[in-house]
Amino acid sequence: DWSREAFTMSPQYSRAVIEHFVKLYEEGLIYRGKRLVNWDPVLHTALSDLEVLAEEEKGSLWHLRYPLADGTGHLVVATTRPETMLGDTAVAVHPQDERYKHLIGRKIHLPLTDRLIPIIGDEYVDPAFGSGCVKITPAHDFNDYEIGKRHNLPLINVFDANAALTHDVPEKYRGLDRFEARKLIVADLQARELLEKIEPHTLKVPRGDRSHAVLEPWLTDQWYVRIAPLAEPAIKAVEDGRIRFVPDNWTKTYYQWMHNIQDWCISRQLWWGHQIPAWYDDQGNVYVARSEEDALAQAQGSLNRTDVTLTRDEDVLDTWFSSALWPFSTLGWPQQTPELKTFYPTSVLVTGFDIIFFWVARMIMMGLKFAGDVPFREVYITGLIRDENGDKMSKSKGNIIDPLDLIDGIDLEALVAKRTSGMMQPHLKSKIEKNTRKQFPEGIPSYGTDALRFTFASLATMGRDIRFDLGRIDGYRNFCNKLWNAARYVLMNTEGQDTGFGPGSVEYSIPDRWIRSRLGTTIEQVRKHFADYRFDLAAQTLYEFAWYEYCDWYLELAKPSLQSDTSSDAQKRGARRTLLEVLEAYLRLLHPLMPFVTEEMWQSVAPLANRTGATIMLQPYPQDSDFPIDQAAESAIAPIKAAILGVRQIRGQLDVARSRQVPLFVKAASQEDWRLIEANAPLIGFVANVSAITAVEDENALPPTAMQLIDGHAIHAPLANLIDDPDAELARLGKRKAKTLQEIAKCEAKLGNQNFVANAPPAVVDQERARIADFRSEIAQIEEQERRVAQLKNA
RNA sequence: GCGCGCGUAGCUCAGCGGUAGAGCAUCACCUUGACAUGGUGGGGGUCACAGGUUCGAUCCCUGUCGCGCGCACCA
Repeated sequence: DWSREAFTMSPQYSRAVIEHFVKLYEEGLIYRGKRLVNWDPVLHTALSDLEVLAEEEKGSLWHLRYPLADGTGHLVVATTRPETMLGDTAVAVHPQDERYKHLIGRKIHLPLTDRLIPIIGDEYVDPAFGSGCVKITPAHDFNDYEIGKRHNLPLINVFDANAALTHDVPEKYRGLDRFEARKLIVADLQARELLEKIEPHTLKVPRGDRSHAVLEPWLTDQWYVRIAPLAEPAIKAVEDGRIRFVPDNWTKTYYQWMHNIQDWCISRQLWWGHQIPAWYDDQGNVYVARSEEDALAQAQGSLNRTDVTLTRDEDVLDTWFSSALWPFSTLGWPQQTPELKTFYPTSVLVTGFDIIFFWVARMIMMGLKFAGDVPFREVYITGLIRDENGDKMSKSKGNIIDPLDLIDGIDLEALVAKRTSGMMQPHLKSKIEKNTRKQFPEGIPSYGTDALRFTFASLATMGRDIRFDLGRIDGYRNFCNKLWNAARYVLMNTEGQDTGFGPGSVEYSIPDRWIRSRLGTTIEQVRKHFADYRFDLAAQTLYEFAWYEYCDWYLELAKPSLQSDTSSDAQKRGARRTLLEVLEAYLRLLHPLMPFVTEEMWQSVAPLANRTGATIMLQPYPQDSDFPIDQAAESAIAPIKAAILGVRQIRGQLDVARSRQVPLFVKAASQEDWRLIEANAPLIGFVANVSAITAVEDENALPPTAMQLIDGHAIHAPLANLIDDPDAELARLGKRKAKTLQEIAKCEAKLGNQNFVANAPPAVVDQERARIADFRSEIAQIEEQERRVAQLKNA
């Protein structure tokens, strides 16, 4: 609904954000505090835990000697970050560690400084790791910070906002970048013989998800959301089933995060975003208010004077803070609008798993808090579309495929230019260019929107990422074309004709009734697949009906009625009406997955199918009750298809052109089947290019033929009409015989197993017996045929 | 360490306690009057491996190997 487009920075939305912030603050759920945060020294902002990427990288473990203050020796501490040692305020050992416990309470002389720091005992220390001694830097490490709090250690901040060293370090190191400082400190320690050894070590390095810079735990004032009270009802909502994840396995992921959730740092030192509604007076007191006037009034009241000057907090809010309100603030919240009443909660949220924490969980928490209900009933989690190697698409990897380029196509040079411009890491340019040229030597052809959409639907398996493959979209582009041609054909045969909606009588043939029945089943299945969020199965069902039933069979089977001189007007009307009605309903059924082509075709087809409307988009979705199952027609079509298939297979396997007309001899599986074949002989003759169809009484009386067995029917075509060389037919028969013998062997093995016969359900055993009987009679027929063809050869 | 998922045809993927499937690719034939972006037919798979349950396992269970992801992490 484009009339409801919303923008998170609009004044209306901003008001909602401020209201939200103030309310949480007033309830004590937002607080400001000086704490360690993940600091991005490049972007100069704090980040939430979720924005931190921990990547495994190769580094070193430096073993440093820290001399005891009394000169009786030293302790060895291991660190991955030697430059932080200038901020150490203790060395910790495990309180039960026999090697060190007598040292607890003594002092260490911190190298390169003139400071003495205590040796403390703390359970956090793992005696088995390294030397069992840990340097403690409370201002620059999250674990050390907690230990520092437990032991009342001072916090010495040795880094500034750029992660360069501050004035709180010896003069020599001041102003140095952290990595420069590392080199110098290690060298200085080595010079003093305080470096025991350096070991290679892989460690997880925290990096910012935007800048990719190595983050620094840094002590600053930030705003936080006290999250546990909000998380609890949000967990319950999923436990109760008021919200359901599809597929269900994401529920666990959600719980795991929600149960271990930490307070959310929401302030950012960026210039873009909603500014935090907090003001400070000249003494640093904070006033949170909906407006500056309110804040001023608060300040005046609290300070008991009027000449107060306030300064607004310059920080802005984490973008996800405002996004968390999306489901209700877009509907006018905090006003109780009619929209809010009507549309909240929504039925389903469709999104990627990568923002379950960032967004989904927070919408649930805030929705429950402020809108009084869950924001949505179901969360459908899609897979991620990855590149051909299974890698996540990203600008820096240069492996992004823009959907627009698949729709419109793009030539190689333009694609290379697109992938290598505006790069944050220009040194990757030549590699990206090379890969792109290799993968898309011809660029990308234009596939169109419908093919792309249908492809993604067909790949949308539950809970699985999609590895992008041009081959699939190629096939579905062809499908669009197939449909287009089918529609063209239908129009050709119906425009300007009596399509059976008028007074003239209408007679439906077996193919007409059959395709209607099949459409009914297809509608039922597609509806079910959509209800189950199985877009892949819906797409497959739609594809198979259109191609394998409507186009491959029905359009062919309807040709005699439409084109022959012998069919009645009523039969012609029946065929035309069926062509139209089935296509029209099918277009509506397909429309959600292929919107443009279906609309275009529907505009022409619908009026002929006696249906009016401005657009297919506003038409009802097909009901299976519109096309009831016709079991009689479905049974009747089987022998007809078998006969046609038999001829096709003989032709295909003997490499015989369709243009060579052949007579047919059929030994049907039953009297009733023969009756159907005979009654539809003109139809079969037309579709399979067969001259005449005769029932076989005595197979020995036939001329030498090629034979195909289908569903118990033996379909014979005289060899003289097909080929000169009977060996080809003998080879064919031999192959079929070998296959059948294999199946017989399998059945025999099964039925020979007493346990199978005794324990398997009777229906399964019976089925197996029936199969083996069928196979045996097949063998008999094949061998008979082999004899006859061999005679021809000997003659 | 905890959690989730994946290993099925050359490639991308469905499937499932009882006859192994699709698209693309491949091979042969077919210039049929909707469509060669098409038609018909064919070839191709010890369903990762090993145990277990079962009359029967690609499917269920356990373990192993390989791959991916999320969370938490030892300085």
